[in-house]
Amino acid sequence: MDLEKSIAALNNPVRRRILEWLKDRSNFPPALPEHADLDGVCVAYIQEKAKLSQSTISNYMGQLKQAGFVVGERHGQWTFYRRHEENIRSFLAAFQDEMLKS
Amino acid sequence: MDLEKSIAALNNPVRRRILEWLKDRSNFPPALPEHADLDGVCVAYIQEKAKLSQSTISNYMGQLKQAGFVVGERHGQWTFYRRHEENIRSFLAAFQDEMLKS
DNA sequence: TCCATATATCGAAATATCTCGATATACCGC
DNA sequence: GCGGTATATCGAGATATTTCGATATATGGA
Repeated sequence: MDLEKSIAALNNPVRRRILEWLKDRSNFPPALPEHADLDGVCVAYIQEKAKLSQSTISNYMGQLKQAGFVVGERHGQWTFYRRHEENIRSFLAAFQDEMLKS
Repeated sequence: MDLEKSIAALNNPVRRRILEWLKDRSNFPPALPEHADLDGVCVAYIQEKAKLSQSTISNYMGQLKQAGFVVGERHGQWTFYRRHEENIRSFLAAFQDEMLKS
C-alpha cells in the first residue's frame, strides 16, 4: 500500500468520478447477455461516460489498478474493471491515520 | 470545502509531513520566551525541518492554508501556523463519503 | 488465416507543479 | 526614518501530468 501513489491516483476529478460510478453498475449501459454473469464494467463504457479518449481511460484505469482501487479482469477481448472495496477501505484507514493519529 | 484543492494540497509528501509535524509542537525547537503563550510554529522552524527554501515553505503553507488544513496567525514579524483540526476532520469525512457512500 | 473489435502502450504537445533565488512587504527596535 | 529580521510574492527553469492520435497486442469469429 503506497500512500503516495494512491493519493496521486485520486488527485484527478475524472479518476475519482470513475471510482464513484463503479459503485453502481447501473451507472453504465447494461452488460451484453454473454457478460451478464460477470462483475465490472468494460473500458469502452467507462470511456463513453467520461468522454475522454480510449487511451486516456485505459491509462486512468491502469493508474487506479496500480493504486489498488480497482481490479481488472480480462474476459475475451474485454477487460472488466470493478472496485476493490477492501483496498479502498484500507487506504482510507491509513490516510486517516496519517492525518489524525498522534 | 473544495475537495479538489484539498486533495491537491495533500498530493505532496512534504506538505503531508508538515501536517504531521504540526500535530506536536515538540517536533520543533522551543518557542522564544516572548512567544511561549502562542500556539503554532513559525515558518523558519518548518523550513529548517523540511530542508527546503524559505519561499517554497511559505508557498506550501499558503497552499495548506487555502485548503483549510492550517491557520496562520501573524504576531509581529512572525506567522505562526497550526493545524485546523476541525477542517481536517471534515475534509476526511467528505472524502470518505465520496469514496464509499452509495 | 484474415478481419474486426477491445484494450494497452507509445510518443508528443499542452499544461501544471515543484522549487529555487531574487525581490517585495511587513514589522520591530534604535 | 533606517537597518535588520521574518515572511510573502514574483519569475523562471526543471520536471511531472494530462490528454491525444497512432500504433501494437490480444482475442474471437468467418
